[in-house]
Amino acid sequence: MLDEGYAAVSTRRVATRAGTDKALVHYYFETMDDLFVAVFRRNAEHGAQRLGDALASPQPLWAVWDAMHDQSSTVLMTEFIALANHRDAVKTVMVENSRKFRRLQLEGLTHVLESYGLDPKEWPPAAVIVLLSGISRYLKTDEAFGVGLGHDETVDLVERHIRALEGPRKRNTRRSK
Amino acid sequence: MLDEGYAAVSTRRVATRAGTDKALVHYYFETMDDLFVAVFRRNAEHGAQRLGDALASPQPLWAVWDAMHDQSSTVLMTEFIALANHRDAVKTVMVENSRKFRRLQLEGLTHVLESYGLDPKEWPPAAVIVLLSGISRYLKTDEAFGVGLGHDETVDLVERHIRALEGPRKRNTRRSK
DNA sequence: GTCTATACCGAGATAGAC
DNA sequence: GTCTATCTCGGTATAGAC
Repeated sequence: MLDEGYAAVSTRRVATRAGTDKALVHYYFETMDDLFVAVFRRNAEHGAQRLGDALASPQPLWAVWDAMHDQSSTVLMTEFIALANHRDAVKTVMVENSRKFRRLQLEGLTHVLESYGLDPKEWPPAAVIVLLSGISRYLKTDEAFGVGLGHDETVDLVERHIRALEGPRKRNTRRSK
Repeated sequence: MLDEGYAAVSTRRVATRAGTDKALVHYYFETMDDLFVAVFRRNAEHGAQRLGDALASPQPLWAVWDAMHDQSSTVLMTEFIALANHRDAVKTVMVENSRKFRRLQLEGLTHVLESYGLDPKEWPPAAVIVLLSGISRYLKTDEAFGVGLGHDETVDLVERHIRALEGPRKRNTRRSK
């Protein structure tokens, strides 16, 4: 999916890469929908785990921002979003997961922003989450294409705001790439 | 592409929808790459036109924001991004276009922001463009899935900033949906 | 320019031997 | 659980008559 897009994923090719036979792919997953859903679920679990760690860190904003930012999951997410356009089973599980994820983010960050004395009228936590997510995904998408115009300026702008609340980023918040 | 994703686009189906034969699709486009590139080009021209109008409007920020925001092109863009993952011809034309588009936006908005007395240290025009683009696309992607958490708060936040610079949105800036 | 016919491939899926 | 064989469909692409 990462290299060639979801359309290149087929029972035959999966079987080859896994070193088994195409019939076995059907044995384990029944349909392709099930396979894609399973891949998504595994990835989503990883993401939720990651989010939990970030929220529990001493610099949650930095950690959440970094978690969004250095994950290669952006490319994969793009594939899944496109995939969900014509596979209802995938769409269903993605919507379900999006809501759960967003709710976790909201619960976690609401307290954090409150403790920083941020005015929720001016910076509603729900909006902060959407801002960070949207910006991060956009930057990553651009980077994947080699278009970096405005990139540095944007990262700088966002991080200036985070720094104002949380102080400079202390390392070890960030995972190795 | 919009309804069922790019993978559902085939010579056979294009021919059927166009009321002709699959052989003719090959006659006009040679390969599928050429077809996708042609579709992208047409869409990109429309987008550039739209951007030009927006920048020339009396409220350029509102106009650009609205242009990004109400276009259905977000879904199509997602498809194209995913498509570019495994079709080099598509990727090439997209990168080329992205740069051109970003450059146009930058030229246009730099003057505008300057005339509003916005400090370019705090709000670099290049960053403003990335912010608006990223947020807009993210919101639209979410909406397409029926996930609207944090949506209202985010739109409100962005539009509050625009309003501070350009005053309330005067209608007729916005095109009909 | 248009249409028919056709070649060839790889997709998803199933049946059944081992 | 694994593998072979096989079915059917729809994909891209081309040759050639009209």
